[in-house]
Amino acid sequence: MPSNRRKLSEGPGLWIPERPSLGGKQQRGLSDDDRAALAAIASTVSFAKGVQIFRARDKAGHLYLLLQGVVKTYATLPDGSTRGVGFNFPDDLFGSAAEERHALSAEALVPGSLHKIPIPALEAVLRNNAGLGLALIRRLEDRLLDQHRHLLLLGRGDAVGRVAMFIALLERMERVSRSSHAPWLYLPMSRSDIADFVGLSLEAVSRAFTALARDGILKFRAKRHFQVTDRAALQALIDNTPPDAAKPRAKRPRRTAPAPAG
Amino acid sequence: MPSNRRKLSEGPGLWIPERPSLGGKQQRGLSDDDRAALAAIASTVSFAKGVQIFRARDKAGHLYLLLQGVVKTYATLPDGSTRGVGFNFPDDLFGSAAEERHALSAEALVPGSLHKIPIPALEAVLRNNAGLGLALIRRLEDRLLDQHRHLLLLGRGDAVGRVAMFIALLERMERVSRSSHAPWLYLPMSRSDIADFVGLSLEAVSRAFTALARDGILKFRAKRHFQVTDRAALQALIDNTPPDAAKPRAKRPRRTAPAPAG
DNA sequence: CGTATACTTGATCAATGTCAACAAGGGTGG
DNA sequence: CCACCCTTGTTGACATTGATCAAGTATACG
Repeated sequence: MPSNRRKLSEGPGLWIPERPSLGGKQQRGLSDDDRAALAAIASTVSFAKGVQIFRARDKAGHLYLLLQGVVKTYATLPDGSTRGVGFNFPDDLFGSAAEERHALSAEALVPGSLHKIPIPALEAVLRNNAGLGLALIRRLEDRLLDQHRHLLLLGRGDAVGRVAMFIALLERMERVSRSSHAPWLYLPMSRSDIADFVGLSLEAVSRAFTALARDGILKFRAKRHFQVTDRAALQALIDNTPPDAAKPRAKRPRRTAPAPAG
Repeated sequence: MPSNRRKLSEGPGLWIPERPSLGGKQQRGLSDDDRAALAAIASTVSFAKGVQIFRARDKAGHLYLLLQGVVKTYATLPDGSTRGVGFNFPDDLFGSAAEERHALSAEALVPGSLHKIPIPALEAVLRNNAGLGLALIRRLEDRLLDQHRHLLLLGRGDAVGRVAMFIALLERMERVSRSSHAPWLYLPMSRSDIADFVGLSLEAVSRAFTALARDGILKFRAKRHFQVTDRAALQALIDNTPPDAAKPRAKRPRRTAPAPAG
């Protein structure tokens, strides 16, 4: 029984609660002190595009703090295919702090650099720096929230809905990494990477982008450069809200086959 | 450019690396000391079946350590539908330690009890107990791994594959919670709960169970009581391995499923 | 024992995966 | 600087699968 509950109004469509910047502390990322503490025991590494930072099953032993660039983490399935698990932007922390071996592989999508933090040294620091421990716990919870969003994204059955959510997710990530609200967004990953992440075929992703552009929600300047031109419509897709009377410009994302010869 | 397509044989089909019990420490869960430290500042609460432990958007403030019973956590979408995010078994820790408000809701599937740990007290303890902090970090990473598995599960396009993975996941959870290898498994959640979790309609879940039983992979004693009768076949489904000239039924996987829409 | 709930089974339809070309872009080398 | 080529991305057609609507059956609980 689909009890059509009324929309829980609260801001522009919820999703996972945006982090309310607890207590006015640092919005995101580590404090300067914490960052310094980590840098003190870390080595800095630069990497080129396409480089593997680490591979699943390699013994772990390090935590990684991304300084520049974009790194994707992914799992390799028994049949050889891969599933994108996360995209990391500057200031993101990835790798296992506690596990024996890496559960995922990490690959650079664009050139960049990172801090490589040895776990033993980290543990030593943690014993005398409870604050850093709390900071790490917070970062882990942040990542957990990211995964929740990813989970919800994958829960969507329709391709455009997934891609719409992905766009929102990407915007959030880019925005927090470099706190700019530039209109143009860049996709550092290929359609295939996106497909892996959102659980669709790359063709479906391509079609979804095309549809979003056709409906005036996105505008592409190049294959990987675009901007959101109708944020309300995008949010409606994310919220899975049918174009109610509330919407002035009604774009019907589905149900109308574009060039469907079917 | 990865030239995949070749099965990376290694053990009985991988998935996410099973935690290799690092250094011989406690296999899972907190040490007795850590548990005691938490119990000292916690209040104990019993709950009936169906009770809401907390709801999304409620202000957080507590961490929960499950003592008995099973608790599911889920997110409520703007349209009112829900998505299962996790099932918690005894010894699992849930709730937010750092967030201002709960991102999820939690509901008891069967009667049980839990420790309710106030965050402020927890932080106070953490400042003098770095070991506990490390333990919590490990638990968080455990949860992160659970989410990876869930992510991979949702990546599967075919219903039986998803359900097969769910079974494996459930077995793992039950097994670690009460370290028994009893042949019969109990499903503490409804088909609807499962559907929510695996991202399928409850009918699809029902059909998948029927199919698994028909193929002799599962055997049901009751709607919610069953045992795995052909573990190899189950693993083959999970690994997405084509039936090696033995199975009459052909299983062709897809990528993703269609969905609600409206 | 009876009713509400949970679960199963059936039929139809829309959506995506897959296979297959094709177009566009970026980079390399002459 | 231009031609060429390989990779990336787009578009098309069809088959398969699960969502949906709709009954029907078993189970739990009072």
